[in-house]
Amino acid sequence: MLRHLSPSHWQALSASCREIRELPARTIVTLKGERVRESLLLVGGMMGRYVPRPVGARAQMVALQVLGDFVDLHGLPLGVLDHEIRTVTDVQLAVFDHADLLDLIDREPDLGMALWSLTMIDAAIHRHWAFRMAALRATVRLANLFCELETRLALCGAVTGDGYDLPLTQIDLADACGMTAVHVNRVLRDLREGGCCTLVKGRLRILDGVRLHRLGAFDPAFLYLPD
Amino acid sequence: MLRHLSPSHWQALSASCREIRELPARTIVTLKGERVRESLLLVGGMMGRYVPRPVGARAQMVALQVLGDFVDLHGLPLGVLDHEIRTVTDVQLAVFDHADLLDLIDREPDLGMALWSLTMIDAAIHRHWAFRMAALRATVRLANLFCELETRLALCGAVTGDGYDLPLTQIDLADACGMTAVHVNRVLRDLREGGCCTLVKGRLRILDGVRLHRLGAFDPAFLYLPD
DNA sequence: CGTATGCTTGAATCACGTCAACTGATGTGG
DNA sequence: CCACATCAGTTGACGTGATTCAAGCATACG
Repeated sequence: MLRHLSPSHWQALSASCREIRELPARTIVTLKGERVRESLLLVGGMMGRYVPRPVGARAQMVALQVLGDFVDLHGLPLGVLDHEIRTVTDVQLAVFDHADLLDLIDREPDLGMALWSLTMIDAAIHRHWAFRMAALRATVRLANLFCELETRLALCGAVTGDGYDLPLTQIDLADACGMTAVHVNRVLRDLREGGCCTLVKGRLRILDGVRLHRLGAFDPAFLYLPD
Repeated sequence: MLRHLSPSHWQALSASCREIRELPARTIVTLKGERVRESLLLVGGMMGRYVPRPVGARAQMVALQVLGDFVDLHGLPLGVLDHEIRTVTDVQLAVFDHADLLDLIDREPDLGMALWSLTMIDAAIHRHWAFRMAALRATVRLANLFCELETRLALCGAVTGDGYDLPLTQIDLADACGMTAVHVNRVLRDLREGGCCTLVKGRLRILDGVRLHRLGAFDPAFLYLPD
């Protein structure tokens, strides 16, 4: 979502980046209830926010973070997180100390408002996830997720040629959509045989974008696209 | 969520309230895509945020606002809303002009952070709704919603005696939980016959709070309760 | 090699939606 | 006052979308 920051804000921000950190896939970055003192900007790979569940059950994914997302900026005003943050793939993260960010906001209130806006777009995406889970059936739900990711990834130029890289397993997709991996598999087959899209070796190929958007009942208004 | 503001912040804020507005039930307050120039603090009644759906289908409720909620504070940094806001019951609203709020934040950056925090708690509630829709089955889902509302309403003293006022129809509950009104009816019967709670004439009576919380798999961490 | 992981498919089961009918409460106009 | 419409709630019968359980395959890896 970096496109939502002005160049000058972006410059001020990047100057206070403390380090670039690399983490492998399937790593827990922040635990539920943990005190957070830094915020992470995702510059490579994918991460997820998860609500833990009773032992034996997999956690429920409630957000998927992609290139350009400020992953746990929510922890800046709150100081504590109510959910887990994990890497899904290998990731590269730009690390910002909360103390530095607060300094920056103090000196440039405009930047503070811009960062607040970023978190409000996150909130809009959360609402969309609630909508998707509640109102859409499996096939529409998955198609809708693919449309959302296409739009968000296009913002940072990560949609190329016939689709985009989506290095998620069918289990990840099931976690993201509140369904079983078996059913994800069947829905993917339907989408493939229906000529909408294919997901092979971590790449989503969009065969018919118009049909995919129509099938997924997708309206990108909630992403507050610039321009 | 007024309990999350300090007394001094609360005092500064209430001084800039422009008016108290009353609206009848089932009124659309803000349309999707509409420019917003004021924010509304709910001081009586209930409202909802809705994602519109194709003609013929009812809109999907994605948030329920109760006494003490700053209903569309999200519109302050963004300027536009991506969803509809409607009253569910008759409501009383304290109205704040965005211009006044921005002034206030300018003079008291701390208050700005406090307001940001309020919206971040909203975001946490959104995540919880996504979790509830995706991970919980009908009975657990409804029980969980009742627990959430109990906790939120208790924050402003609206839980009295054996329960709280919940002036929602079964259709409203269906919209809030992503299920049909018929199924809500059956689940309510199960909860009643199971000795958990009853919903009669707009009042939720909690017969066995412990059982309700256990059945609803409820963990209030996401509400960032004070103290 | 053997083992783990992800993908794929079939058959049985279950949760929930759909359709339909009926009730009781409330309201409205003749 | 009654006839009628409307709306929320209730219940039964039936259909279907999704889960569960199970088995089989392919690929990667130590």
